[in-house]
Amino acid sequence: MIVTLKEVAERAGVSRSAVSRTFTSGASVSDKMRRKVEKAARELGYSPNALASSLTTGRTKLIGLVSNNFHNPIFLEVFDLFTRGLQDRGLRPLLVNLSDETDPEQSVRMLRQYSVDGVVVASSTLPPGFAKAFRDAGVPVVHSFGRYLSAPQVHVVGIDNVECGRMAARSLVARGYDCVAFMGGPERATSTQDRLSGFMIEMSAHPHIHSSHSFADAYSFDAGRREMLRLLKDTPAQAYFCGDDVLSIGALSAVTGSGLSVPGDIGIIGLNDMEMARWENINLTTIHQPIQQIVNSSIELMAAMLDDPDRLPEARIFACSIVERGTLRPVRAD
Amino acid sequence: MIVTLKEVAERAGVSRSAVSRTFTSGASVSDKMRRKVEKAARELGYSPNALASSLTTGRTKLIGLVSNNFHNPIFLEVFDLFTRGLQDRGLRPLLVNLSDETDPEQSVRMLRQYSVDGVVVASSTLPPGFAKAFRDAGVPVVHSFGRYLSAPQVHVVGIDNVECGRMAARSLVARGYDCVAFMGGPERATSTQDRLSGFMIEMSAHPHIHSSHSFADAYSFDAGRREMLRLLKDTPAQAYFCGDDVLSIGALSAVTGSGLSVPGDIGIIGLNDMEMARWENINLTTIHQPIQQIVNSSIELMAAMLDDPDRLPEARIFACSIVERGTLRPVRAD
DNA sequence: CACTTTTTTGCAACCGGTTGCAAAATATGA
DNA sequence: TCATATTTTGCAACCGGTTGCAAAAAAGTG
Repeated sequence: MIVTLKEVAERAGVSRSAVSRTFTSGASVSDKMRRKVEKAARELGYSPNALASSLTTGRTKLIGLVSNNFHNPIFLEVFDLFTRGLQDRGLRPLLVNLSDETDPEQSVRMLRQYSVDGVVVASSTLPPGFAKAFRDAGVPVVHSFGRYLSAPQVHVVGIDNVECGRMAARSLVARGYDCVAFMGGPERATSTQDRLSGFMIEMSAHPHIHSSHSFADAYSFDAGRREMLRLLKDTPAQAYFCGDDVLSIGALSAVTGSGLSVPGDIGIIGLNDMEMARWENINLTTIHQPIQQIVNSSIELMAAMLDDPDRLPEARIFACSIVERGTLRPVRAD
Repeated sequence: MIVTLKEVAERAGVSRSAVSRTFTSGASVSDKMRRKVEKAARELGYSPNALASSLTTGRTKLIGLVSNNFHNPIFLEVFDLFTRGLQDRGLRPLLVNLSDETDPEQSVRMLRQYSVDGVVVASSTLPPGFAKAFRDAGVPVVHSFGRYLSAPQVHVVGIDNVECGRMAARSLVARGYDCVAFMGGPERATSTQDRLSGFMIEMSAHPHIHSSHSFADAYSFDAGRREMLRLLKDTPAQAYFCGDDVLSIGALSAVTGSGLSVPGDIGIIGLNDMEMARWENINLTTIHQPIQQIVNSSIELMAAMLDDPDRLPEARIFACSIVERGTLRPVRAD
């Protein structure tokens, strides 16, 4: 069933090298030769074996796409953008789901076995050390949606989560809430930690405003809903900065389901600006994260690293902005 | 940087075959030899090159995972299940996004170049001919969420969309609506066609009930919302069977956004039972599609085909059931 | 036309592994 | 202990390609 280069060579009555060359751009082949080979190849239905050639060229065009965020709808968009972007450059995403994997070493080994040319870690919850394991193994790596460090050890593309936390806090302050809280995602996620820290820094400048925080155990609707239901049993804050949109929507459901109104009784601001946030029946005020730019920039960076593997680690941070919708009360006039 | 089998052999002072054998399960190696080789391998940090070995073994353990549904959140769940299930069997998903690809031949060629052992087409919108192109190329293929045919030409795993259409129609009839409609997904999608046809068949047994249909141009929130807004401008039906949950939610948003109530003024029933459907602020009555079973069965079938490529095409169809929530009025007592 | 320069082609070695086969080593039995 | 059966090991060819090098062919020059 499978047609090899040798068979094409025999049919065309030329050497194997000649066939190889007609399928390698930039090789020296005469027009006559090319036509002969292409004819034979067409007749036989030949197409070159990318993996065999990778043996000698040292490039597979395979890119590991590693993530553990398979429950946050925003990542469907992320995967869409990554796969299309990589495909457009002739690269092939080998998807790795780390949802329940404990040992990073294992996925490093696996991706090395498949000789991936590079790895994109697309996750806001994996620790920075994870991406480093690839770098240490000599595999070009970009951590998308990763933690911003001023002296990055691997390439990072994302947002400044600390600044987002501050932004959210400032916006709650500006609206005159005097009891606010941060409802984070999983406590161990760097994105949660950074958003909290920014939130606290900003709030510490307003000691008269009461602020607190708690964590949901995943970036998911259910986790957000559960955590908000728990908070509602006690004395809830007037407004919450939720760790991300899907958490916000879960929280929203808990609040309205408990007979309270948003933003009347409780205000909510999210982060991400996922497609759903603008649905009429959700209409979430949130901080917009420029996903498309982050993904495109990651891909561009990856491509650059394939050309120059020794490129120094770089952090590319994109600005976020607040999208005003209907889940926070208006800014006070005073 | 990369360590080869030869280097391990030299360090251990044995032949290359010996090294190869220690890393091949079921090969004949003495314990002494194994220990020697493993020691050398560990010291050198060797791990075998899966692609090089695929050259002689003829198996890459690579599985093409082809889809064009990157805007329907239910597919995030599908990808999660597929990637985990494949990984658990030592298979590696090579993700192919067909969203804007016109030519099926091209992806067939690409996947053959990468010597995938098999292809899973995970899509409810691609035509059956697409999967067939892989079979014709001699690549084992399973079409998940594909069209059910009584004499299938490729392996199909999914639901009976015609029956789902009937089920939806019956449930609307039972609730005493006397003007109903089907709001489908993209007209060319086989799932849309089949759901519509089931719906019509059932309604034709109730000529006194007025029924009609129209199509949204994608399985997406926006498309559903747009289409419902269009329908509302004229004289809308009393209840709609929407092509899928995400369309339903879009429609829901259009209805409530227009000041009408659900299910008071307009009833809606969806299909899929995606996670979101049970969110309190959506609470969608819908037909449950057993995604997990479909995915697991697809993987199982793929594994079986890898063992026996000549296995005859088979259709595995799973039953669906209605999940009653809050977007249809109660069944009439009479 | 003969001679030099440039392009095209084929040879053969190599990429990193696997595997059939026969020789070497070890185990078994009398 | 020796002859035989069994297991382990290495050799060498192969998987499907690529590529440096030198020979062959084509093109350019006087």
